[in-house]
Amino acid sequence: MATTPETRSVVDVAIDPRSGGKDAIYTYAAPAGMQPGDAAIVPLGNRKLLGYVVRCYEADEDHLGFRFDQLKTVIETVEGLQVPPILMEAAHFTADRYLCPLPSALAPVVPPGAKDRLATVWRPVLGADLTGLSPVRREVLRAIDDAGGELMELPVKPLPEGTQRHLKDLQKLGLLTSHRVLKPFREAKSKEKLYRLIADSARIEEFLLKEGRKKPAQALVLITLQEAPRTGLRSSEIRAMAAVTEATVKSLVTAGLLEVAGEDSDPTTAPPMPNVAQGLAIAALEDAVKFRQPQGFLLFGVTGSGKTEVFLRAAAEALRQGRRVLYLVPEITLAVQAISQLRRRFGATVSVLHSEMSAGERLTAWSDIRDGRTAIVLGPRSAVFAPIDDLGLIIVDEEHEQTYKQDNVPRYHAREVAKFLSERHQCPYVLGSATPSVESYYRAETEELSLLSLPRRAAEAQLPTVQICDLGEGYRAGSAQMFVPDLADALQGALDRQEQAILFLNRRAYAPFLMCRDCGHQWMCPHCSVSLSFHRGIKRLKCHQCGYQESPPESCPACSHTRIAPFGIGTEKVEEALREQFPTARVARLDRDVVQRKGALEEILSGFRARELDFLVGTQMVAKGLDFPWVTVVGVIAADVSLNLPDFRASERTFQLLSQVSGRAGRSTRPGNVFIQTFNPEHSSVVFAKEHNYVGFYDWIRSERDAAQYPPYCRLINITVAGANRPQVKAATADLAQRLTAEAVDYIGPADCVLERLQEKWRRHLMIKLPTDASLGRVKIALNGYEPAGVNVTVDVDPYSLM
DNA sequence: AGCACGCCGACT
DNA sequence: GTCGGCGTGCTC
Repeated sequence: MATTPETRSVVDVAIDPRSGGKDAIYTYAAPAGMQPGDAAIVPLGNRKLLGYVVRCYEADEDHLGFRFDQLKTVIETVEGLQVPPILMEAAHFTADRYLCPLPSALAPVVPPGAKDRLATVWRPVLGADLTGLSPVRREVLRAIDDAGGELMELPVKPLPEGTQRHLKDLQKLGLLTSHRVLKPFREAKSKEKLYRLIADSARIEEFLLKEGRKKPAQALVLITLQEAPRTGLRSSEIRAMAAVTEATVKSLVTAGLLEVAGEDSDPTTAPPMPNVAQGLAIAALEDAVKFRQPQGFLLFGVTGSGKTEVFLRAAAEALRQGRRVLYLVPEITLAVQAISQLRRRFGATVSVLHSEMSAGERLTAWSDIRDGRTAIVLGPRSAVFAPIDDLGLIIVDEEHEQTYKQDNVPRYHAREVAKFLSERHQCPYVLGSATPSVESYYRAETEELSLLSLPRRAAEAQLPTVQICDLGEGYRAGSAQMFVPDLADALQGALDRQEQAILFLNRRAYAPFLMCRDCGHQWMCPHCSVSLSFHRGIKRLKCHQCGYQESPPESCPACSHTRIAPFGIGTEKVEEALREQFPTARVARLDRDVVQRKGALEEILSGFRARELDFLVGTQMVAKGLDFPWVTVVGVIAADVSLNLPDFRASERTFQLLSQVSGRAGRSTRPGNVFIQTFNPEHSSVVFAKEHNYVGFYDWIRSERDAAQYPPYCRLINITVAGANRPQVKAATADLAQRLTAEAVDYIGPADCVLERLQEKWRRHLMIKLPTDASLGRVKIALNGYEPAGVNVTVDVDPYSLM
């Protein structure tokens, strides 16, 4: 007679990977009625930790793999702390899709900072025998009684160690009990004040011209808010958008330049009438929202073509259906206009998630969203995991931006999570861009996405004239200069007309390396396999990978000669060239080095905006952000810097960058002129950017990717091994190669990484190429449980950085 | 976080 | 041959 083995109901609990270890999922006996997503306090070793239930099931000892008497029980669930079901599914999706442990995938999904709000409450046991107790311990008990019978200890504010010792001892003696509670978060501050710029624009201009020079941070807030006219914004939102501190906002309120605004949306500004193309796009999106179609759209339109208005109309439709909207942006500082328009049209139901929020604010916002107190959530990549339970529309603005891909575990792409959510919520998602990612345009071409096109800019400004300048000519003639004659003339012209120019170079420092002219010795970083950049202003050699610094040498360590010279160009050298060639010009530089100095960013941006500066030279930082209406000339010093990166996306990035930088010229009525200096004047990235021809560029790059079998024609998984011991690293990649071969997975490599050494670690990698429709199953099996000692293995699915 | 376990050097 | 140093891994 066969006996059925005894089963018990158990739950799998994923513990915070930081406190529990990497694959920290443990099984516990569960009280009845637990659900996936429930927060639970569980015993682990001698600790009590917060975790989340990921699975509830019945199991016998065989299934568990250990005996029931080893099974511990969930201590308690935390009231009011649950992750909604769809988000739990999103975590499973992320773990599967990006090959990472479930606890790691859970991290962006769970309520932020709940761990730090879990308090320990100590209560004396009533009627306990206190005989023989030391005076100190009696005193502790008495103090708890005096404090109202309980003592609460927050992890952010731990009690002194001595007190803790006594509390634990008293608990061991059975005189105290302790349990964990979620310290109730403060009432949602629905009454939080909203501020807006005063209506008196003359007074603002006056401030910008006079006091603004000495108060650059305040000036920057004003300039930023000029893009959000008459919109009521929370103080923390203003801080996030302008990257300033609370003191700055307060001063502006005191100075009477910011005023308190009402809670409600502003009905005085009627939404603009859509043009024909916008109308078609709006109608398509409204239908998809109305009929709950989990359809993806690509809204393709240049800057100023009115994409935001289309998003807003579609969002309004979702709200009319009683559903909610998720609006993703690459960066809050670049979303000032979107935030402003959302607030003006939809009022306080718009919740902006941003980096300036405190831990408490984050948790409050999280529960506000989960409990349905907000209708629209706008935020960066991580906002894709906001606990919205009935989505009607997902917007991914500037979908080509790399910031949507997280560069640490879980290495998800917000666009792909958005697509997953669209299916689970039965709602459309729309990707917006002027220069769509190759992947997205390909999906539109293959009709996985519906293409919605907005033609060229609405009314006002026209596209800038772009001129390609062959740097090879100057070199061949032996007269190489920083600025080709045409660009130099244009710069002089701008100066003469009191207009402004932006010079762009994607490389900071004075020169990327230093070399001995006699023996060719180069100065390298002792920790990384890169040359040290020469920073002339501060007279240092710096490693741009790890931050290592040293003093520039007097003589060559190899040949002891002293003919040491900087080679190549960086922003510092461009700045120097500008000052030399245009002695009357007021020049500033904007890059990570400059911005390190507190207040420098504010000073430069507000100074440039106030036209106290003529030329601004910088890295990516000058390519985006604030609008500078007096900029009529843009010079790209060398398009080749990004073109020559050893990465299959280099062409795509260069095209996007050139398109974006070009857009900085001639924003208003003055025509813009863009000069792209390059050694590759025939390169498609450059030529199509000049013509503002995205589709032409796409056709070209699509065929390139097809020929070389890169995405979107395959899927990539980059596996990197890093470790201090080079043979170990080599052995690990060899092991991985063997494991992949055993599972019949194709790969390229193993090979040393481009950054073969980084911060003392040797790095090697393997690149898996999969057919687009292949599952990751075999890869998963090959990698399963492979954790070689002494090295780090990183798995990056759909990688964006291959260095 | 704490505890067991284990692998090398100094000692009864 | 044993004691104990702490370095590594496990905790359902």
